[in-house]
Amino acid sequence: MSRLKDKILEVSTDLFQTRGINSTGVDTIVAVAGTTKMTLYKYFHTKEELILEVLKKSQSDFQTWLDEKLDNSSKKPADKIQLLFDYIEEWVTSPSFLGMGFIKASAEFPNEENPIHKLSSQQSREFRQYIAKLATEASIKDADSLALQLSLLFEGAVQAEQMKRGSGAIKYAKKAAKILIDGAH
Amino acid sequence: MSRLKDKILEVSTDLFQTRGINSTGVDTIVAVAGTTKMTLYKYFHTKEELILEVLKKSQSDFQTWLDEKLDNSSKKPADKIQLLFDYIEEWVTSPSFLGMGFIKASAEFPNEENPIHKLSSQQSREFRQYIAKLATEASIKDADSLALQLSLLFEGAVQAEQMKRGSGAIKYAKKAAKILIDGAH
DNA sequence: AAAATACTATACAGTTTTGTATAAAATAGT
DNA sequence: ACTATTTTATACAAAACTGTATAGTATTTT
Repeated sequence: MSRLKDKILEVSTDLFQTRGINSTGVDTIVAVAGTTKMTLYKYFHTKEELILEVLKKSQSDFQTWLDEKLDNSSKKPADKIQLLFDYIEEWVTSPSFLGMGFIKASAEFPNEENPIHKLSSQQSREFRQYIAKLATEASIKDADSLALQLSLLFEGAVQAEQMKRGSGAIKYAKKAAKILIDGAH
Repeated sequence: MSRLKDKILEVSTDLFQTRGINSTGVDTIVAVAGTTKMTLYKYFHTKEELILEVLKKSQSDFQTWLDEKLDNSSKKPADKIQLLFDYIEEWVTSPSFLGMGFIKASAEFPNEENPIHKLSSQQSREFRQYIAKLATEASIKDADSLALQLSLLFEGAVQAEQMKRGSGAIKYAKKAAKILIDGAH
């Protein structure tokens, strides 16, 4: 993969999060990335394609990071579901946290037929299934139900943190999650 | 207040929710409202001012509706906090539900210095305080803590419903809310 | 060294954006 | 009926937007 393609993806991710997707023009992206529109359109045929790739990479990076964290902390399935919100807190409170891609994207492209909205919706569903897998492996009886409840806390906390950085909302999500997990065993 | 001003507000609310705020031009708004830009700019000096008024009216309408529902159902404070999510479910599952204004607006205007973002953030905080008031009146000990947890479930469920209509997420939010409320007494 | 590829620089087409100027028409108040 | 206000119709300015055409410069690859 090209160095410039990566740079464009990296810069776009940052600008989309800090200024909004529709409010960020390709001229701004190439200026910050230190390249030209010709190069951008060589790697991404349209702006929509760029947005989709940004979303895919953001989610992939997050999932990889989280998976590795959980694997390195404990191999016992019962521990992982408990540790989940600890690492989400670490992620959300990190200075580099700018928001969750698919949450913002789905708000900017509210039409359910829009490819960007579709991808966002799919990513949200996949993350919920990831939590459900953790819950299932932890031998929780109604794993899908708990996973959905935890995903609501997660998205709510991310939303709160996007609105007001340092809100501390994730601390309350953690407390609520603990109650729900303990009650589900 | 003018008939056309109301019509512009009404049409804008709908278009902002269904197409996005930045993706909706004033030309589209006046065309759907059946008027002209001159009239729009007579009542709203800038598009930003229009957006702010749309947000204020949306939130005010929601709060008024919810408050009346709670007042008509029970006068006992202990009941109200329990009924809260029942009415939120009614609101979210109504065919006319298109989303929560301040959640989408804060995503489209991520900069915390932006007036639209500031108003969204304020509305989110005020709704949380409204829940906290209900919890306090219901004699719940750590009312603020519970209110924040419930607000995360609320915003998470709305977010889920915005992504996929008919997701049923609010049912799970209700279940989780019941557990948290029962545990907080 | 020659050829192929990657990248830049610049200009521009075509559309869309917010906001305004100007003049005519409709409506309401007295 | 006359006046004042509201609303429309239309045109336009100025900027920003996505995407492309063209021509030249670097950089790799063979």
